[in-house]
Formats: sequence, C-alpha cells, structure tokens
Amino acid sequence: MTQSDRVARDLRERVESGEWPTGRRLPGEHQLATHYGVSRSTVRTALQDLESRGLTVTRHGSGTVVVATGHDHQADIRRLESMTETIRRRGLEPGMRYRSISIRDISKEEAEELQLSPTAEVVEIERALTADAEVVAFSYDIIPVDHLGGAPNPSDITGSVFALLGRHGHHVAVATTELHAAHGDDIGWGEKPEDASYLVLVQNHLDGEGRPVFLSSTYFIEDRFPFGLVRHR
Amino acid sequence: MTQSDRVARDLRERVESGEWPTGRRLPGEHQLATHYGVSRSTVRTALQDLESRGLTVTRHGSGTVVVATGHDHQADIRRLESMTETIRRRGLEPGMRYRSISIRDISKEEAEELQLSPTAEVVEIERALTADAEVVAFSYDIIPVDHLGGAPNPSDITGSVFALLGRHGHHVAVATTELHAAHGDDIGWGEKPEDASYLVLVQNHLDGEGRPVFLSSTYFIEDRFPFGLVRHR
DNA sequence: TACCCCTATTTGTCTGACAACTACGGCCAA
DNA sequence: TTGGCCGTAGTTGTCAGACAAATAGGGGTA
Repeated sequence: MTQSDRVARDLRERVESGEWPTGRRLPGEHQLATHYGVSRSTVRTALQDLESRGLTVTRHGSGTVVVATGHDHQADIRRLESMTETIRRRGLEPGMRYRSISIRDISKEEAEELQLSPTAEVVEIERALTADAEVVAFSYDIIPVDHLGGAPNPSDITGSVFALLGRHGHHVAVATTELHAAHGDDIGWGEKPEDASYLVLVQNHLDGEGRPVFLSSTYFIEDRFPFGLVRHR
Repeated sequence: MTQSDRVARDLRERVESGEWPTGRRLPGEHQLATHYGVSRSTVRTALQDLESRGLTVTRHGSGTVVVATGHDHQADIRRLESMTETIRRRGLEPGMRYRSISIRDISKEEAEELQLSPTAEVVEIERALTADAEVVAFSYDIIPVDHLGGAPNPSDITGSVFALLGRHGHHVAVATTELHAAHGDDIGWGEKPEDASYLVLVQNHLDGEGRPVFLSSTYFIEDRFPFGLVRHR
C-alpha cells in the first residue's frame, strides 16, 4: 500500500460520499498535495487512478471535474475480488452451498488455457453463492490439483477460492473475462427462479506474473446482483 | 493528445503485438524514457495507463510485467465508443436499420436521469445495428430535443448518435452503465434468432462536465458480439 | 545444502521549475 | 449594448535530479 494508494482511496471515498457532486471541480493538485501532506506527483498518481475508474475527467489547464459519484449499490465489474468480498461490500451476508467437489482429468481446452500438461488433474467445484441466504449465482471452478499441493481435503475448501489458493502461494492479480448472456432450465440446480436469465462471466485468473491460476464460469441470476461500470473514452 | 498519451498508445500496441509475451518484464522506466526521448514521469504516466487497462502489473522494486496481451478480437466493454467505431474496429462493415424515429414527451424517470424539466420532449430512436449485414444488436436511444437545437430532420439522423450530438456541441465523455441479461420474444423485431439471449447495456451518457447527454438501452444478441475485459485488483 | 548479507537494479516519492492550456474579466470598437 | 480581443491568473503537463524503499540475485559462511 503506497502513499498514492492511500490518497486515491480517500479521494474515492470522498467522491462517492458526494462531497463533490457531479460536475463540481476538485481542488487543484497543489491544494490537495498540501492537504494530504504529500507531493504533487503523488496526488497526480492518485488522480489518475480516479480517472481510470471513470469517476473524474482531468483536462489540461482546466482541472479535474467529477463526472460520476460511483456505483451506488452496484458491483463494479472491472474490480476483481472474491464473491465473498463483493457480497459483503454490499452489506449482505455471503454464503455458499456446495453441490459437488470432484477430482478429474483435465480437458484439452482447459490444459491449453491453464498452460498445463494434458495429463494433469483438476479439482472441479460446483456451488451456489448466496447473499442473505438467497441464491444469487451458480459457479463452476476449475483448479489444478498441483496448485493445491496435491489432492485437497474437501473440508479445506470452505471459503473463497482466492483465499484457498493464496494459502498455497498463488495470488490472483487479474482475470481475463468474457461476458455472456444465457437462459434455460439446464443452468443451475435446486431452488432457482422460473425461466431466469443469467449474466455469465467466463474467467481465467492470472497471478502477478501472468501465469494462469484457475478457471471459473459464474452464472449471475438476472436482477439479483446488479453489475455496473463507468465506460469512458 | 499529450506526450504520455502517445507513449501509452505505442506501448499498448507493442504489448498487444506480442513484443513482450505474457509474463515478460518490460524495460525499466529509465530505459523507456531515454528510448522515447521523454522524462521518466511521462513514462510512468503511460505505464499507469497500461496498468489501469489490466495489461500490466507494476511492483515496487521489481518492475512491470505483462499479464495480458489484450483481448484478441473482443470488444473491451470498458472502452466507450460508438457502435459504429466498435464494429469497424473488428474489421466488419457497420450498418443500421431504423425502425422508428419519433418525438414524444419525456417520462418522469427519464427527466430525472437527464436532469430535465418534466415537460421536455425527447427523440426516441429504435434501430437495429448490423455488422456485415447481420443484425448484432437492437438499440433504443432517448435524446432530448433541446440538445439537437429543436425538432430534428429525420434525414439528419443517419450515422452515430455520438457524431450527431457532437455536431450540436455535446461531447460524450463517459457513460454510467448497468449490465443485464434478458431473453424473450418481446425483444427486437424483424429477422432475429429463435429464443436468443441478450446482453443488455443500460447507459446514461455524460459530457466532460458530468451533465447527462442522452440515454440508451442496447440489446446485444448473445454470441454475435463477444464482450471482454480484464478485471484486476 | 541452507541461510545470511551485501549490492545492483527498479520503482515510489520529493522538490523546484518551466511550458502549455484554460477561464475570466476588462477593455475597446462597432 | 454587443461582440470580440487581449492580458492575466490559475491549472495541468512535462522536465531534471535526487533520495528512499523494495526487490532480485550472487557470494560467502556455517
């Protein structure tokens, strides 16, 4: 956690709190620097973070204006975090219901995506994610057995996959993601809405050096988990 | 277009071209600075742009490594551009089929979102977007009449809505977006696939000072227009 | 072989300065 | 009165050089 990270986080919170409404200009970089007790370059780094998230627009000679005060109650789809974190951030109580945990041979496509030998083995987890006990998504995770130091004890797999892999030294940094839409009775299981639509995230999670860590496909039940983002030029 | 923009664009192109494969470390900031003939701070600004797009990860004392070489042929959902641009970028020929262009009173919800008086009037455009003559999406646009300098001549509405509004001095900078999934026979018209799923983008487009410009809801036919992005922590 | 330490490299931050651009008010002329 | 021109103050973009902090790697030692 660097200085500019701290300044950026504080500025984000102030923007999201509505301290500066949409259209308002932020204080100048020099003023922010003296306020936070850091140099102008640190403030500039923080402001670039805000702009990259689409909260502000900075123009040469003019200043930095707020164009969006943040994503209300929505989850920012650009932000990669475990589902557990995401649900808790929204003030709900996260939970999981496991359908199955199995070990099987890797498929050819999976081996290619994970850059593993075609003879490797993977753990496949099927589970439903809940928020305040209501099912919000169905998730399928594919994790190489080797990344867990051998066949796992099923009782070890309780919380977030991110935390599980972190305990074995694999830290997820980014995820390349495909967005899809789907519907049909062959999606999900157990209690689920009739004839629902699903927002689908097909992801390949990578560590800080670009090495694949695990795959996942998550089916979000429409309207139970709104996703939002700020697009910008 | 600033210096750092130029450096960032060149670095992006080099990363996406595969000059540095995934996992490879980029040259140091000092080396890049001398190569481009700019200062290190300019290079740092450019590198922060790459990191904000999820292409690289920079760590203190270690360097900048490539974690994703870009998203192949997919459209980056974080990037806001007109559908015309997006389709052309993919090497396809964009087109449009208008279903209707009508002027009507604004609704209460629309007036609130656009920050207009409840007595304002809007232009509603229903159209299908095509790529190489195949329908890829259905779009509904809501544009305040005042932003077009009065009731428009329908023949004036031909190309991108962005360009149309730009000619009247309204330049879109960002769009706050909600993501949804949908399906059903009541979506779209004319030639369309049977029982399709749709990825839905509900957007409020804002100018450089955070003022609402126009609303749109776009229904992308599943699998005809793949969206991707790189999520990161 | 395992561990520690030193060193070179790299990124993060600071300081001060100047260039480039924008917004705004005052002035002048039509 | 109105419109345009211009100068000025304020703001962001870029530069240079320096030091701090973190990392990676090699070499030595037990």
